[in-house]
Amino acid sequence: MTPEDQARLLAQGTEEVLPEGGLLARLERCARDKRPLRVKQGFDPTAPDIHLGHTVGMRKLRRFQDLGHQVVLIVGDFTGMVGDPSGRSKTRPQLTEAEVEANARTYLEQFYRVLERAPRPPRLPVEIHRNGEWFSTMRFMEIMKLASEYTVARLLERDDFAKRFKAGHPIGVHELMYPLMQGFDSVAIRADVELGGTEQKFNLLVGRALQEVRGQEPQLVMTVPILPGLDGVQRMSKSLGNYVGISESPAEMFGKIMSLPDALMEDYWRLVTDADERELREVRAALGDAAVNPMTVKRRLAHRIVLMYHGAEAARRAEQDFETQFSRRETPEHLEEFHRAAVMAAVGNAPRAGVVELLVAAGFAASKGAARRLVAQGAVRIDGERVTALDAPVDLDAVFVVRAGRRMKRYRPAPEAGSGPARGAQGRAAGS
RNA sequence: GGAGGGGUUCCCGAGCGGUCAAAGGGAACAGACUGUAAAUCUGUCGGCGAAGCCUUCGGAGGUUCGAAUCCUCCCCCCUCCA
Repeated sequence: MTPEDQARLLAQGTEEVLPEGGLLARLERCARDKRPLRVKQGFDPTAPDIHLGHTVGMRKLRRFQDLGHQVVLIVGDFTGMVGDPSGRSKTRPQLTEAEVEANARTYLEQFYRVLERAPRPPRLPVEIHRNGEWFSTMRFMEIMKLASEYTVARLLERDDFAKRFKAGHPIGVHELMYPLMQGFDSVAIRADVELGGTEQKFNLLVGRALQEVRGQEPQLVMTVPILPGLDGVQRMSKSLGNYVGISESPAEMFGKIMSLPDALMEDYWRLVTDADERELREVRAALGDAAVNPMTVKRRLAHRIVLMYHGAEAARRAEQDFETQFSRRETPEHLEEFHRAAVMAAVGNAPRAGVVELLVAAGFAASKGAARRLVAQGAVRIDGERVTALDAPVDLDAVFVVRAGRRMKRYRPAPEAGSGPARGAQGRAAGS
């Protein structure tokens, strides 16, 4: 592929590429020198689950990888202990070494759901560094040297620092160091390009400055848009609970996407699916067409995303089950299950297991009080029959479906022989 | 080092001796509407329970018939001065 084509492809869906025109020039030079670009992105191992928001940048990296460039991931184990203050109005808590370590492991596991772990030429395997490699042994004099290569005035240009400074909110000196550290990562790995969300722009630019001071050619800065979360208001983030994790089950993914505000569909199509220009135009046309129910476009979107992470069969099934459960309000074939053991655990000092205990065991209610309220509000159905009495008898030897509002699970006295544990429920937690 | 202001239920935020499980808003959940969209309206929103009981207002003690509210000590946060 010619440098021109590459540049066009790579610039697609980016917010900004700096300096302008730099990408093409750099690609041309690489082609001439027969050397791949070194494309860096750092990840702060704060929360261990990768969600669709992260994939915006990751998918861009993947594109670089597909074009034969060298992807370099920096696991910010060291900077993670400092905590990136970007976009934060407060000082953020520092992580312990053990937390960072555990999170980093989980992160890497998930990187390869988007990037190729063992690619065939001309694609290159991902190069992974932890920035502790260079920071953990750095001597004080070197830190001073680094600190002398940038100025406070320039650091205070950064929006969030400026705001905090003006408002009289504290800014830790270590926070001021953060951009320098991230920039130094670029020096350390001799990055040609650094990729990040738009909120990273400042940090990425610092990298350029530091590289220049150290006699390296400054990296290109490429920012990708920030994915709004399911609430449609804030950025997608695990701690805000408005996210779709890429390790989530097909059913969960599908459902979450379906609850996305309409206004965000286009963003999602553009940023987290592999739809090409032609398809995006189609989607836009459909969304602008009053005769098309936006819901159908959303179903396609949900299908597409599940497809990307779980494959065609799972996507088909997720859509079908969604249709059954939510559109036709019937019971789908595949349902998460719970068993007698869970119910018994919920019984506590109750005289016997009833609806209330059932709801708690199914995870539909956090407490028996909450379960009672659900019943009182008419939200509960067993095998489609509305339950109104708190003391309604429950036959724990039977198999039935419990519904609380839009949530639904199947009760079975014991797990069926031969069937594995519930999908998506196990083992992803970090640090165990 | 000195002076001052704070820490309330998931979040913000009122309360400042009993009527406080604690106003109000947000989030969340449920119901109506619907496309698990948006908007709107309604209800619920510490735990266990029949009444009632138990735990909660940074922590530990104390005063009081009674404390989120008063006192003592401690911890943490913020602002200003140096």
